[in-house]
Amino acid sequence: MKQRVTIVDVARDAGVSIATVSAALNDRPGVSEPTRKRIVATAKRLGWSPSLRGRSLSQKRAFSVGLVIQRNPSVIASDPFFAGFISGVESVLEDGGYALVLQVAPTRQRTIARYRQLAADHRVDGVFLTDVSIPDTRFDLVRRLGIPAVAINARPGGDGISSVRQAHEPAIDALLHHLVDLGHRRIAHVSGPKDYIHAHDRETAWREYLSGARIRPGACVEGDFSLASGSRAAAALLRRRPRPTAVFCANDLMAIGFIAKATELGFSVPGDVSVAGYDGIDFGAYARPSLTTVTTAPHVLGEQAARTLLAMLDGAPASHVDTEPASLVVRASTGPPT
Amino acid sequence: MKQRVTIVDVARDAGVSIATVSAALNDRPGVSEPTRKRIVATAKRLGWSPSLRGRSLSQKRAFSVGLVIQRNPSVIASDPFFAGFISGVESVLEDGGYALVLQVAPTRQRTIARYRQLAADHRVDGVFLTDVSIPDTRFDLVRRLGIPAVAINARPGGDGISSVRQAHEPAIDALLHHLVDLGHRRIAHVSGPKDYIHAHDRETAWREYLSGARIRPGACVEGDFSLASGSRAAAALLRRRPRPTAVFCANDLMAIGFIAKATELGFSVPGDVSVAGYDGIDFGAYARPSLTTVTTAPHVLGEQAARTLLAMLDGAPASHVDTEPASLVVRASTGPPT
DNA sequence: TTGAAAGCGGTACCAT
DNA sequence: ATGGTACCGCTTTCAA
Repeated sequence: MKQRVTIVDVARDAGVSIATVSAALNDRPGVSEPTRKRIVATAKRLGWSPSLRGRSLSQKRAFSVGLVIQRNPSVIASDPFFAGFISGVESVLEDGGYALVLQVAPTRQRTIARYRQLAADHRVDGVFLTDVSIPDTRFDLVRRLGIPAVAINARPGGDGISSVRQAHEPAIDALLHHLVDLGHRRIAHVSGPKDYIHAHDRETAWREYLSGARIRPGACVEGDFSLASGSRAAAALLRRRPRPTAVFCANDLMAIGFIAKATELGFSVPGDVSVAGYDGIDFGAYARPSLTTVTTAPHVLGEQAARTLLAMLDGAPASHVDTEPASLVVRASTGPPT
Repeated sequence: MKQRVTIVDVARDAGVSIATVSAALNDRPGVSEPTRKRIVATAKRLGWSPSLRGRSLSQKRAFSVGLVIQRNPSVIASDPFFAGFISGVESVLEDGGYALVLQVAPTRQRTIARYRQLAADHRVDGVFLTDVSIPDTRFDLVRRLGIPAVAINARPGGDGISSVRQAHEPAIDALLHHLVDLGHRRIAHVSGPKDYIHAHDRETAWREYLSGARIRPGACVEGDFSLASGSRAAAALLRRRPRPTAVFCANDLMAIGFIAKATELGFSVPGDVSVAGYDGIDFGAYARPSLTTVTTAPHVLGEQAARTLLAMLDGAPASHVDTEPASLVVRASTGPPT
């Protein structure tokens, strides 16, 4: 880790001042073409690349953005959202010369603390806010700290905070329509933690679609997005009388956990109970029965979020962008009630 | 993002020089207790926290470490290793005041390029090397660049490069012993890409155990660690004559893909063919049949890797640490041959 | 068009 | 025990 060649070396070698070198290599006007060429050549010959540190200090920019994942360690391992989201973010950051600082926090409180620290250190120029809750204190926090932020799958409207969202309603409507079409009338829901905005949104979509179709929403039990909580939900729901004939789970993990438990209890899926998930994770296609679900595109969401954030760092005002809505994928875990 | 209070403000307010403030707040000797207390108090009152940027420049340290994940975007989403590994890394870095810079690259070439850029920018003080291949040019690269590095699940021995490893042999031996014990004699293997060291290691462990047990190793087909490649392997292996009665897959994803395809082709698992995986991902417990596998501990590996790297940054020489070996978990996907 | 010099916010050496 | 000051590597006025 030995930094040798600096702007001073280049300047000396090219016989100009460091100011000229700086201007030349940042394509700023005021440098004659011959001089610029000469400088670029020597810089290249000397193998010089500008020090991010020096630049950071003088420009008061970190050239990186932050993401704090708030997730229980036991859930995070199987949650495929972040891998896709991050690779999307990364693909855009790379081209912009920015880097992603990733942190993991187990609780909401610790999450806040990490954002606060990121800000205090000036380690990042902007942040992503995922797993938005209601209310979410991070909004006020970043606003107060004056840090550009992009919220994912949150409602637009926070002033100064951008958002990127993939609509869930059309696909959830299509899913419920599919179930009703098959003849289901007792359709239960396994929700995520209710203070998460996306959990809340999915539940609301479920409830409203059914109300609109003049069907009384079935039971709703709260899970935590984990496989295990899906299993617990199955145990709870399948002992109810009358038993639901179909269940919409707020994510695929819970749906798979649900199916595993249902099968274990002697119920057949979809014979005795149809099960659908949300997310469209790869495993869904390999589960038995394969999972009817709603496919989402975390990678695209990540790309858009990164683009939006970089734009804000360049001075663009907060904005809201909608990506292509999620869509229904019908597989083998849903069928007519018997 | 307005940085206001600097060390100068604190110095002025406390009526001392900035040198004294710096010394006081870094617990360096040469500051009288009363002065130190006064300084700490004013710093706190003014809400001062040292600028990472200023410190970075003068200390020539980035206070962050890097990890470039090299993975095909389609595989990364379902691969649970990194989530666990990263959360382990992060938990240690947090306490050390370090941050993790995470990058994602689709190919080996791009991976190298990203490491090179991280070094050129001096964006990180050290790096993790995962998914080590044979040969792996990154070893020479980081050595040449003089960047402290920790390789994960690689063989010890690279001078100047530490390694952290969770032994696979005992568990793979136990797994094969389990299969042989059940009566299996035709035991096939679905490997990962053979140029990956861990893929190679697992295959070797399989081959050597069987040789040692005087059993001829069965067929070995190469996969890419994805669900889909597990399915392809099933199609290929199950049409062989004589058919293998058991299959050891180099990771759980392929094992699950294998089972899905086998079932689809009309084979029963473990009736017609026993299937075992490697990794111990959560899904294994929820698959039908539940998956016999080898559990690993990515989180622990991450913690150890981070500790080792931080130690190197503090001047410790390269070292090698072994974590608790992986261990066998017998579930329902393996049984006696029929 | 080019250069000198003042920051940016710290650390650390050397006097005092 | 303190303070003065020269860096660290770059950007950015302002003069020449």
